[in-house]
Amino acid sequence: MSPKKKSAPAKKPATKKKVADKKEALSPAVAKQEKKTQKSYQNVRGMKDIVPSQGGQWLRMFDAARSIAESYCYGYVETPIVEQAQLFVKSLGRGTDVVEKEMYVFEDNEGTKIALRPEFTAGIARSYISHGMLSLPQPVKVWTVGPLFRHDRPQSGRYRQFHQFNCEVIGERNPVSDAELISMAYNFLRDLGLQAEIHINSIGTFEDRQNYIVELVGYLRSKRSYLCENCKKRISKNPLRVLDCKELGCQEALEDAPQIIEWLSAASKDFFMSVLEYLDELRIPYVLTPTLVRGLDYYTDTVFELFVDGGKEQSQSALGGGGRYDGLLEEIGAREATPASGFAIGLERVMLALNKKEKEEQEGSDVAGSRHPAGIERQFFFAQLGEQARRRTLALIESLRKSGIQLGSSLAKGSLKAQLELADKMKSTHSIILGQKEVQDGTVIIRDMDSGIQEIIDQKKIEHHLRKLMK
RNA sequence: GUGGCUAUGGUGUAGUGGUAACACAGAGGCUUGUGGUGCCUUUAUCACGGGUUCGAUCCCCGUUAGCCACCCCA
Repeated sequence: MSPKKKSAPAKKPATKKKVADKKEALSPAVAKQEKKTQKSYQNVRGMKDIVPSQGGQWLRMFDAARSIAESYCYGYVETPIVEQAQLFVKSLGRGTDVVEKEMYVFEDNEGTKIALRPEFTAGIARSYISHGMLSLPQPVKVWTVGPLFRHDRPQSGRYRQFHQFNCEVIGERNPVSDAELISMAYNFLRDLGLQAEIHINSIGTFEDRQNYIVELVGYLRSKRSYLCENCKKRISKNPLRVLDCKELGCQEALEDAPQIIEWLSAASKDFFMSVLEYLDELRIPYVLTPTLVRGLDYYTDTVFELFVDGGKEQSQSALGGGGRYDGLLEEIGAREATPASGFAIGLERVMLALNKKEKEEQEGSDVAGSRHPAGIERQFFFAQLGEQARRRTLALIESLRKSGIQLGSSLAKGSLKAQLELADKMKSTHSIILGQKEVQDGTVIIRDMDSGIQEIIDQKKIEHHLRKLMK
């Protein structure tokens, strides 16, 4: 556990004589091995542990995701964490940052190029095709949750392994799907207590976009001298990105820039208007954001992102996003055109927003109730005293658990004091105490932790009694 | 990938060129039959490696990690 303690590279021989002696007694091989274990390991860069104190909240997000998805009748799927690297190259686009610099790619023993999934959509689309889901009643609506990997430079809200809640509707081109997905994302956050702001835009079909880009590049060239260095480079590399540059100069230069909406085909324009109308119908507030473009090549028509706290001022403040990808399935091998739409929400970012909100609320009220450090709370605690009582307790707890009553306990502890201390930390309202005397009598003491009032009841009536207290 | 800042026990902090203080948390005990409020003991060679120095936790360099901004995104 704490190898540090034994680390004594004899830098200060005078004070470390004892340790040095002990060291000499060890054979060189053993000493070497010990030295190896001295250094403690740290987690791989950008990878985070979930520790018990966060575990409850983490699971609550999963529960919220599940109940949202199930209430909209989405089926749960899981795809492998690894896929052929080529799948992502094809679907996300060769030039995108995600593929170009952030993907974990390696060769397996057979020399196949494998990638750790940087996002869900491609894998789910592949799964849809591999399993012939196009012969299922359309559309196929699925959801999933799990880890994704991107080799980015870590910072707040950005990790190399992160988790998303993801929903997809495959096999339907209808604005109502897009609206439904947006409302799911919105309601998911609302269920967790977060008010989301939805930024929405349409980037049309591939052709619409190509035409627009030509026009935009022309415009940007004419304003080139007003743009920041970064944007000058972006003109050729990724012109759409210039639109949401934060530099004031660039924003001013963009005032008369052509807007993508004006370049949409009639079909795309109608489609987008319908999405917005459905959102109005659902009473979901949104912000039209003509500058919103997304980083992956597969998007068509509707694109959206979700923010909390008034939006974009902060970096990494997008909790999630999504959009329509009508071309993707065909691109990766579907026999016929298979339109689809989906969204993903970053769970670490939701966590961040949740914690931030909690902090703000606590500042106001300062009733910051201390939580059990390991995040475990139980209404009832079973304390025992003496070996006989311990054995009896083992059996009693087991039968109570089987009947659905969960109890805190610490069978390893000897003193009653220590056990009641724990009961207190677990915020138990009642403790059940079993000592030698009670073992003889076949009874048990129930202690009310607030008032200190205790009553003696028959062991057979514990379950009945606890159930009464649960109300 | 680029730039800036930081690095002291489990956590949050103090401090000094002569090997570290405080609070909280943890473990054990005072009391093998009673917690939420007492007391005691215990838990760190000051991230790692190298240099300067009689001597470094403190100064310098490197590494690693964290944070922030850019890039990008969830």
